[in-house]
Amino acid sequence: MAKQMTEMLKGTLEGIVLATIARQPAYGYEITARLRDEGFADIVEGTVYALLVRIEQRGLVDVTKVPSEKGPPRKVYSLNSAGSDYLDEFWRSWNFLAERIEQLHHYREGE
Amino acid sequence: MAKQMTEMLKGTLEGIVLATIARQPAYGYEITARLRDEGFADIVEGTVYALLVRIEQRGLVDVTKVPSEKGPPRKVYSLNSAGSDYLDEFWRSWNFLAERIEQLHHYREGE
DNA sequence: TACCGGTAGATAGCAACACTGAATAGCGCG
DNA sequence: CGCGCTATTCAGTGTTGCTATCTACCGGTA
Repeated sequence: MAKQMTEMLKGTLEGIVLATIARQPAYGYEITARLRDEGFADIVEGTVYALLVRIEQRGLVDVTKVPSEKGPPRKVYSLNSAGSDYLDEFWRSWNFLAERIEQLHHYREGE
Repeated sequence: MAKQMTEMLKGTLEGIVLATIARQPAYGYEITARLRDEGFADIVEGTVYALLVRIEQRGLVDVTKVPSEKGPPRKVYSLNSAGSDYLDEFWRSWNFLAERIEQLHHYREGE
């Protein structure tokens, strides 16, 4: 993966995952697959699992164990109200940053 | 600073600074001031200087020492062609990421 | 039985990067 | 001379994504 992308994902991947499970609760393996479908082809499972552990420990998500037909039980994550607040905060930060960066993008010709 | 913002700046601050000096060559102290003016109120000098050292070592910028009327000589950074290529790459990564994230943003209501 | 591939999760170690906090240095002014 | 402003540097810290590997459960097949 482009190094640029790797670094950009730091701090945004968390929001991306939270937004993903906000749309629809999901388990780790599934989340990775969804991200891949959405274009993040190089996202690695290990990365997602580690992230999920973090947001669980911070109390942003609720976890339910659901037996799977194939393989070990799934840990299904769903956004709780703390997570929802945190996600709102994420969007505020994102909007702020995206705005300034788009400005820089359009300034390409002089001031 | 909000932790979200701190993490989001990883990987983007570098592009922001490169884009800034692409518009107009500048020295560290000045860049910090510009960023502050543009809304990044909490950016710390130490952060910017460390970043400038990195991009200089990677050969993305040319450096000229310019005597200052007040204080030690300024190190004026300007984007060279390698930096310009790198900045293009940054914009590609940024556009990709921003596109997916905006999509998630608008999906707020079901699929 | 024994093995393999796909599903599902966990973990240790690493590198990159922004932040904190402080130190250093040059200059003008009272 | 000491103070404040300009300007740069640096050591140490914490977070985060990646690499690589390991465990575990299941169905199919030889």
